[in-house]
Amino acid sequence: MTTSPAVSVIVRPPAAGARGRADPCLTCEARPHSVCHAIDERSLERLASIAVVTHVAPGKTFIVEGDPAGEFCNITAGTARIYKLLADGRRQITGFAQRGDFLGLAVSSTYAFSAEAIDEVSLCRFSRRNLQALLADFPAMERCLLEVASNELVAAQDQMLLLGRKTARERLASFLVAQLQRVEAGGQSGDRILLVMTRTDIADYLGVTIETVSRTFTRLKADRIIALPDIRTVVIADRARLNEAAEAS
Amino acid sequence: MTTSPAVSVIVRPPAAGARGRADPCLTCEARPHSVCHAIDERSLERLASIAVVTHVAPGKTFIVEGDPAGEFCNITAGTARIYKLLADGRRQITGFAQRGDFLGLAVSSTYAFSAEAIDEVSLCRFSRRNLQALLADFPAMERCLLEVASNELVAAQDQMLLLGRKTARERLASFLVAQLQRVEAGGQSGDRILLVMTRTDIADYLGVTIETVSRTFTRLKADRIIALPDIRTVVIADRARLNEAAEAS
DNA sequence: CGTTATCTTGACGTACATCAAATGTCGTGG
DNA sequence: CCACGACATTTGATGTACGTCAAGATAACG
Repeated sequence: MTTSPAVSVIVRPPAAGARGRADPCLTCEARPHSVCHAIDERSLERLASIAVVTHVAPGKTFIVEGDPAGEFCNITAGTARIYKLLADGRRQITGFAQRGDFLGLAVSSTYAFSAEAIDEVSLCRFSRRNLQALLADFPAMERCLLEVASNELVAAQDQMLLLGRKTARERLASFLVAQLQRVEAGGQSGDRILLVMTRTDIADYLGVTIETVSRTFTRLKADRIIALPDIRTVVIADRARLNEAAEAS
Repeated sequence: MTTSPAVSVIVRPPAAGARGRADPCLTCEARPHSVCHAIDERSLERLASIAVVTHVAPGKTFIVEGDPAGEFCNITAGTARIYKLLADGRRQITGFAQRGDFLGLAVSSTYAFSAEAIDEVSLCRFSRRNLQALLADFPAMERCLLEVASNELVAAQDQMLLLGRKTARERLASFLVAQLQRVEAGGQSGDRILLVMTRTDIADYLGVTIETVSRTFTRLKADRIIALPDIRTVVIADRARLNEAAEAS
């Protein structure tokens, strides 16, 4: 339950950055993974002109729930925890945002969640006004956003099933399966996961306590389903039984 | 955990229905509440030509998780439970769809959830092909769908917080507050809620058992926060304390 | 290498689940 | 109108998975 002090970001001025050298959007590594790929290469300059590149240090909060939602942002590197808090400090992490993920879609005038950098995070900010103008000119991007939102909705329903009905063991197994799929979707297959988030993050994502996460890890290890060479890496020793344990429906 | 036998719907042929009398979309009571309002009145005929009006009897399942997702649908009357099942029958209701709600947005080729009529449900079906063509011609409708999806995403995050971190009492109070807001959004204010869903539905929506729902209702009643004149109506006796109990963050 | 944060493990408590039975509700037909 | 059955809901007794509290073990870091 880390309470970050204040937002503290390093902003590279967009105009100066975009004008001086080759279009930054053209060479952006995150573009193929994000909604920006909906814009053709010739129009990328326009995209670059409204994007503000920002870097956030680990542990820093860059979106605060309840603040006026003036900007959207697109993660280009690193991982952020997306979460909501109750008045007494209970925290629910609703997702981990990574390269290509788009934050702040909500129509409401205030953010419905907070976002905090786990490791070093890079992102592009777009003001609501600018983005809306852009969307009007590029319907393909709007369609792409709709697809992204739809997929997130499906993921959210999966997570509701997990939080409402699965046991601690099923929750952790489901989490590991999902992490593994994310690795595989990124090209490199393999049987290992590198966890950027802490046990506390995993606990707050799965709706259990840190002790339960730890004990469940230990039990999966005892059952030879996983191995934990070090704290941050999980080796999947028996994928079939992991899927079983996840109640993959 | 009602397992409905099979889909059984009454379909009114669209062409015949649409041609014979005034454009059904023009007089549709659900239009102002749904994405259909994004289409101007002169173009409604086109909308009507691709919509298939369907009626579903109480208890009948009209969308089955895992089935090929050939159609979208728009609820025009009644209430449906949207849910996911685990292999052993555990159920999580992810939402209650009502007039104006749009189902089946997901990009995937199969439905990610099941939908079952609670009371008599009326809906419009659109084939994926037809709707995509329509969206291409009416970007306003696409924008509207994006807004709807964004709002649902916010609601989903709220529900994750509820399922992951709230106590049974907080869950039920939150549910009642949300139901009350839905009534108020529909124009008529008031201090009473008419529940179309059963206690089992509420339990599966809140991630607890039916016994816990019942006991929690009894306790809220004992605390003079609500009254239950009959099983399906909840009278809010003390709104302030209900909000408190919901941990409205 | 101390210092501090993170993680694991153990002992114990509790909110909610499970099992079981009583009570209430509603439709149906005599 | 009332009796009956089927089902939904409430209530009670008891069990348990997970939470809480507390102490070590490990890893991270200046």
